[in-house]
Amino acid sequence: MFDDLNPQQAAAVDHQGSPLLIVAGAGTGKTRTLAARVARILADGADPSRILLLTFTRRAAAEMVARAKARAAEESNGRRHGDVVAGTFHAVANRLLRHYSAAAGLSANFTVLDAADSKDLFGMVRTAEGMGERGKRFPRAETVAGIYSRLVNSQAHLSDVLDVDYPWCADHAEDLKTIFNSYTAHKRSNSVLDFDDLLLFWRGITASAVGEHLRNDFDHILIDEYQDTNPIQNDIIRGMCRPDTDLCAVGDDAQAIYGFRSATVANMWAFTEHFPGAEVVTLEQNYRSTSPILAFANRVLSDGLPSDDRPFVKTLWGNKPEGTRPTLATCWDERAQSELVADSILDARERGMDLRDQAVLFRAGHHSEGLELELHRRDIPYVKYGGLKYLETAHVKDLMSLLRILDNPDDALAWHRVLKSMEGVGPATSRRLEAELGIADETSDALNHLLDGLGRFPSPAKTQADELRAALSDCREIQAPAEQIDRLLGFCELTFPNNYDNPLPRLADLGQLGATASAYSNRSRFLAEVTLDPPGKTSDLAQEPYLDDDWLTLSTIHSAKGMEWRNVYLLHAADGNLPSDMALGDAEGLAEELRLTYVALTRAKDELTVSFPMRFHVNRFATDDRHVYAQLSRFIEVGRDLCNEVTTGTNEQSPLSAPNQTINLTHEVDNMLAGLWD
DNA sequence: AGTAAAAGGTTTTTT
DNA sequence: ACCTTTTACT
Repeated sequence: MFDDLNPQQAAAVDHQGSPLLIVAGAGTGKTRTLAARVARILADGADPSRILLLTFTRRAAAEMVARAKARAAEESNGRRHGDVVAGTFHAVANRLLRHYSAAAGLSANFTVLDAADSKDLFGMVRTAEGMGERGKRFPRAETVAGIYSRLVNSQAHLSDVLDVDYPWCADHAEDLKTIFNSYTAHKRSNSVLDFDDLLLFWRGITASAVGEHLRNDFDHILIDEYQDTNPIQNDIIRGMCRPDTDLCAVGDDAQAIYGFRSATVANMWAFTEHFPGAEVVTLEQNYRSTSPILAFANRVLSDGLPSDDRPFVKTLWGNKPEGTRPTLATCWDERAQSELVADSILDARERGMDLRDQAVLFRAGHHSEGLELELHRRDIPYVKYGGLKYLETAHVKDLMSLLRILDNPDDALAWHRVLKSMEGVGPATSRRLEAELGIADETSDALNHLLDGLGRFPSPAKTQADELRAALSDCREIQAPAEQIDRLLGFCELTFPNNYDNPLPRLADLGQLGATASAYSNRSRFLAEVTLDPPGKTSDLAQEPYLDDDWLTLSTIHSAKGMEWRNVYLLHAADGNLPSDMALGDAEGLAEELRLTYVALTRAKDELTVSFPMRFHVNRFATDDRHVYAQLSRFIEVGRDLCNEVTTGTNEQSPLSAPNQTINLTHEVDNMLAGLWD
């Protein structure tokens, strides 16, 4: 059944009797090994529902379960397989908490806030608390949410977080405390949990009187990407294990890239202390990349992170000796870079490499903007991962809020958004209406109150209020979420014209949400799952006729983790972007940028192109033509001799290059103008 | 009083 | 390009 595994992989699959840590370098068949291990456990007769598989993305979970099932099916004479409990920490927390809600003191129909929702809630609380005196600028809601999440995940005190990570917000410490208190109170009275709460409550259960009950739910626990777990997740794992629980963690300390979320490789390094008697297996044979690519990636890593700093040293060796050296492209400016990459992509396609075999990676979401323009110009279809999420677009949130009201009438944030979308209703009127409807009052049902005619709406909003009542009322008679969405669109049609310049494409775009919803018969599940596993790409409000065709992948490096392509491009490999100049402050920040670079390089199987523009805009929002001159990333520089170099684009290429003489026409023009009225 | 429109700033990465 | 603050208007 496992003939195709190498000896180390086979050892990792077969090991039993004590906890196991698999140290798996990039491309060493980690997914295959983990899936084979699950299959082996199933083949040994385990009940699938007693296996817990924690992964970093839901996609990874689905892929592993599918592989494990396929493998196990070969031997499992008709035994049932299918209900392995698999997903991200957050998705699993959501499921467990619905089950254990009573013990946790939560309402069973709690709503999950995604990052954008929680940002909005911070914004709402902030205005409610009347922060920001005249003249003083208060940190943006997003920043407040960032401080909060950092605080929770690192379990550090506010003053330390401000000192270390947000020094420019230190003046507002007192106001932040007020906001955090109020934020927490709102979440509790509204029966909503944010992402961090999901983990906190899960951990809370493991440490409580019902912890033993929860621990007895699973006999086998497998965790992927262990290097990217944070202290809370680490507590959860330890809290989920009985002495005899079969625990298996997989990770690569050279690929730890979530420090900003308080993840720490310390969890991995301390595995054998946390779980005495644990076995460690190391996978070093790389099946993914050609030797020239591997040599380059190894050089970049070992030069930047000396091996004394890495307890689990691995030198990857490959079995694909043939291959071209990586290309290092020095481009004049961003436009030249976009053209070079688009040219190469098309060229590779001519040579028989489908677009789906190719990917473009970059450090920050906006680094692909120039390339996206070029791709549009050439009609190259692509999907972008890691940018703005479909779910975070304003109009989608409008519709989701309506559904959330139906699902949880205490959800004041959803009410607030819906009410404010109506004409003549701003924050103050919305708050008055919320009070009149008794939202989040222990004893009353706001939805009933609205349908009973409570709530004095300002006169411009009369029609909209009537439609809101009618739509919500109708939805209570409808079961299917997709049909409810259909009915709620009527209300959107009335409000969108006030709120958006271009309402029609937005309305049309909501059809996609309806299509997603039609796969669900239960609204609560739809809402929770869609926030925990949002449809990845930016929909761009445009049609997507290509998607079952062939398309290119654009992705942030973070979102590319665990994936691989035959042909990979890394954009903007210039100092300041990679490493990001915001990470230059401390050694750990810099080390993380290096690992990020390493992750990017090791995604490539056959071909790798690293490019950087020498000249790019000073800042991202620049409206002028001010530029800055960049140098090749210090991380790439050390492997320069392992690359083939090309240079592209020159100053002269620009058809609008400025002449050297300086003249001044302003007087002439102004005098002419003045002549028109003097 | 409170909403709508216009001006002014802006630290990546994600579940 | 988006979010926050300021000002202008009902």
